[in-house]
Amino acid sequence: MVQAAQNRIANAASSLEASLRVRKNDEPSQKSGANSRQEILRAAARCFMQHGFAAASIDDVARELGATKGMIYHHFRSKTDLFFEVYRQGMAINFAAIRPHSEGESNALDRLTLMGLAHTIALLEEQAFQRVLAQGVAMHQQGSTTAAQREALVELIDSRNSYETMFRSTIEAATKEAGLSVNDLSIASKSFLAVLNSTVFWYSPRQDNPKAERATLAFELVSYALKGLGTTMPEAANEFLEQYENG
Amino acid sequence: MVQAAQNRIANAASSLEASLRVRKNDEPSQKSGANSRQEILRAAARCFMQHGFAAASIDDVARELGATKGMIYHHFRSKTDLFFEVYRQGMAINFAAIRPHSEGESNALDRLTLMGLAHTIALLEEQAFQRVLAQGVAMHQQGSTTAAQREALVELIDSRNSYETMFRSTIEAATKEAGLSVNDLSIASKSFLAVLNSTVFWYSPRQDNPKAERATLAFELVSYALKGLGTTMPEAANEFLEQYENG
DNA sequence: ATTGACAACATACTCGGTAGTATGTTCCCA
DNA sequence: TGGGAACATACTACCGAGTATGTTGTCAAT
Repeated sequence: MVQAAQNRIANAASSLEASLRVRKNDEPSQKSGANSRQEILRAAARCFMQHGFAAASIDDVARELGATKGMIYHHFRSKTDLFFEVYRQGMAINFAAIRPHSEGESNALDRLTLMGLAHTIALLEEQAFQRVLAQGVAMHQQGSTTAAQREALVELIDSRNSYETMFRSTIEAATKEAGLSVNDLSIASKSFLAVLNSTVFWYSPRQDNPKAERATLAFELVSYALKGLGTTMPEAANEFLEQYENG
Repeated sequence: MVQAAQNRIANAASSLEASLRVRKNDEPSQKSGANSRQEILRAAARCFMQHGFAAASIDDVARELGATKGMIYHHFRSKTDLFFEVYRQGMAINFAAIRPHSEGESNALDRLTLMGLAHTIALLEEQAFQRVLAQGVAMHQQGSTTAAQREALVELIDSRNSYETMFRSTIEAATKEAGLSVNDLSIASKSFLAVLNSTVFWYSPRQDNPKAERATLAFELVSYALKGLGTTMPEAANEFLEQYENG
C-alpha cells in the first residue's frame, strides 16, 4: 500500500513536470486547458499558506485567479479534496527532489547530505506548498466524511511516513558506515528534518540573488543538522551546490 | 516597549501561578471565582490545538467546560482576544521556565543548556499552549480590526522576539566563551529552537512514567541541538534533570 | 453549414454553522 | 432590598461551502 501511494505520488510529480513544460511551450495567455488545474493548485497553496485551511475560502482562491467558484468546483469536488491535492503535490515535489540522491552509489553520508540539500532547496523554492505540508493533515482526521477522503488521507499519511523513512534509513546507514553519535534513531531523524523544515516559518526571499541565497542557506542548515548527528559536511556538498547555482 | 511587553508577560506568569495555587487550596468543585478564567484558557488552548483557530468555535470551548457561550463572552471580548490571551499565557509559561537559568552566575554554555532543557520540558508539559504558539500570529496580521487588538498583536510579536533574543544572545556568549562552530548566529539560533520545538508536532505522552520520559526526551533534543552548535552537553544537565525528576 | 453534445466556465441561489448581541435568571453581598 | 457579578438562553446577521442552472466556445458527425 505504501508502495502504491508512492507510485501515485511519483506519477503526480511527473505529470506536474509535464504540465509545467506544456505551459512554457504554449501561448502565454492560454486560459483553457489542463494547466488551469495547476494554476488552481498554486493559488490554493498560496491561500492555504496565508490564512490556513479553515480560514481560506474557495472564493479567495478564485479571486486570486480572476475567476469564480464555478471554475474551482469544476476541477475539484470539495475544498478538502483541493487541500489534499495541494498536499500531494507538495509531497511529489519533495520526492522528486530527493529520490535521485537516495539511490546513488556513493556512501550513506554523501547520500544523506545531498538529500538534505535537495530537500531544503525544494522547500525554499516552493514555500507555499511546503507550508501546507507543515499545517499537516491532523485537523482532517476528525471530519473526513466520505470514504474516498478517508482513503486519500491514509495515502497522504503513508506518503509522509515513507518520506521520513527514507531519511531515517539513510541516517541509520550512515551511522553504521561512519560511526555517528546517534543515540535514538527516531529522535535524531525528527530533529534532522526539523532543522531543515524550520525555514518555511521564517525565510522570506531577498531580491538580489535568490539562487545563491538559497544555496548558502541550505548549506548552513544541513551543516547544522549533520553536526547534530555528530559528523560534518562532506565534500560532495560543494559540488552539488555549484551545480545548482549554475544549472 | 519590548521591556514593557516582557513585564506584562511576566505579570501574567506570576498571576498564573497565583491562580493555580488558589485552585489547589480552594474547595474542589468551586465553580465561580477568578479561576474560571483559567479553565477557559486551558480549554481554549486544547480546542485551538485540535482544530486550529479558525475551525475551533466558541461553542466548542464552552462545551468542553460544560458551559455555554455566555460564560466565555462574559470573560473575553471576542474570539481573537481569547486566542491572544492563550498565546500570552503560553509565552508567560516559557519565560517563567527559562528566566531563572538565563541569569545564573555559571558560564554561558551551562546557561544555554539549562534554558534549553527547561524550555523543552515546559513544552512537553503544556502541549496545548505550545501548539497555539506554533500556529503563530501571522494569520491575524490581516484582519485585526480594533486598535486594541493591533496593539496586543505587536506586543505578542515583541514578546516572541524577546524570547528568541534571550537564546540568541546566550548562544553568542557561549560561542565566545567556548569557541563553538557557529557561522551565522541567526540561523544557528533558529535551528537550535527548531529542534527543541519540533516535539510539539509528534510527541504524545506515554502512560507509565511521564516525568522520566520527558527528562530523557529533553536530554536527547538538547544534546542534538548543542552538537549542532559544535559542542556537547555539559555536566550541569544531569544535575538539573535529576532535580526535575524528583522535585 | 447545421446541429448536437460536451467541456469549461460564470451566475444565482440554498442552507448550515458561527461570531457576536440582547435579554433573562440566579445568587451573593453590601 | 437592590444591585451587580456570573452565568444561561434566545436571537440576529453574515459568511462561506456546496449546488443548480445558465452561457459560451469548440469539435465532431452528418
